[in-house]
Amino acid sequence: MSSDGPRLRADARRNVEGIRTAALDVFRAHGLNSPLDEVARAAGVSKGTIYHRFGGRQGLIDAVVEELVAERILGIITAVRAIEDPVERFESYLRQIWLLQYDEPAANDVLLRALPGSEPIAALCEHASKVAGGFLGDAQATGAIRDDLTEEDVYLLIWERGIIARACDQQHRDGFVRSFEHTLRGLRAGS
Amino acid sequence: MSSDGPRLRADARRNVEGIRTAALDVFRAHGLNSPLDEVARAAGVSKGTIYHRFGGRQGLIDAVVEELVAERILGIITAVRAIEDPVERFESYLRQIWLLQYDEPAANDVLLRALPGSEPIAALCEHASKVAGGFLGDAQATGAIRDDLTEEDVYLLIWERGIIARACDQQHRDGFVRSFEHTLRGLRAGS
DNA sequence: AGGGTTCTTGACCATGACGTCAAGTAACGC
DNA sequence: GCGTTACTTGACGTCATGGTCAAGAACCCT
Repeated sequence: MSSDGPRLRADARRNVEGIRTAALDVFRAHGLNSPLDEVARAAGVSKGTIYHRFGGRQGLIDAVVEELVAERILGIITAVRAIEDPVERFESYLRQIWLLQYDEPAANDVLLRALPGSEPIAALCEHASKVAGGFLGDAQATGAIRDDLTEEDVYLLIWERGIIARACDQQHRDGFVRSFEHTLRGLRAGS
Repeated sequence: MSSDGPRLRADARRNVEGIRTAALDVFRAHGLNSPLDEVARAAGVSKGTIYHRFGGRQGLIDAVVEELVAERILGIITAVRAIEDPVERFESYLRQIWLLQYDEPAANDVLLRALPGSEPIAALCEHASKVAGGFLGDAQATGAIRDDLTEEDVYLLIWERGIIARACDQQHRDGFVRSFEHTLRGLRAGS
């Protein structure tokens, strides 16, 4: 997990770790678009060092995204898989993803695909979409979920919620939930 | 409609008109947060003149908001009032407002209450909310719309759609519609 | 310990926005 | 026409961001 070629000098290694940690904190709190100066300050280094070590925001994100987000998303998938009823499984998946988007701005940024050109992120999104598609199919097979719903619709719903979550700015959590429950009801067959 | 005290010099009057016109164009195209330089350029005037004549963005907005937005919103209210079926009236109101938000960034900004401290705008929003509340009540009385829905919920739905519309950036109109139809279905009773 | 190399720093440039004001320009009244 | 006054200009100051780089500091090896 930590073999990047030549071996760094002691201070450099220390800084890389410090920056990673700071980035985790800052990104978790304010999303992946936080000013890099803030990360630098939190790490007790200068901005230049981040550019030097990680090549800019994209590199920094790549370096922390796994720890920051992947496990949360994969955790949801795993947890939801255990639900037997396909409809409940599908709805639960959406609920959990939506809440994650609300609670973790960084996860939200990832799901919104707001980060062009990062391979691990793209892969993660791809996977999540496939999984969602599976859940959707199973749920539709029971007849309880509208069958004109597509995988793309599901992604759209997630995207929209993400945009909303981003604008909410840590308030109104119950309004957020209340409102996505309306949408969820609208996905059921026979309205 | 045009008696603001002392009477302006000819060039000033010309400029005020030009700026108003330019502001209508620019605001219509890019919303009420467009850079004032852009308005100035469109009016063939320098930025300073806008500040001089209108006192800044807020004043400029106040000067055009009526023509820009009020009539659209009031038009929708009037049109929708003519619908007899209360449920259809309520749903139609939401649809039209949502489309307006999508199509006119400026109207959206107004409905999002993104402009603090402008009296005419506040009044307009107030009025729209009251009207929406009325439509909601009538629709609920028929039993076809969930009765746990509040006027505040309706405002929330409008707010959320506005946020989404703002992020859409002139694409995906059908996705936008498709998705709000889901929400609309979720507002109906008995799901 | 000291020389050579790796790292870090923070001042610097750029962009794009808001808002101000002294100085220049144009209209008006006589 | 011409002086007076109203009006406009655009350069300037400010702030917040992204990003770079020469010069100085820290480290590591011998």
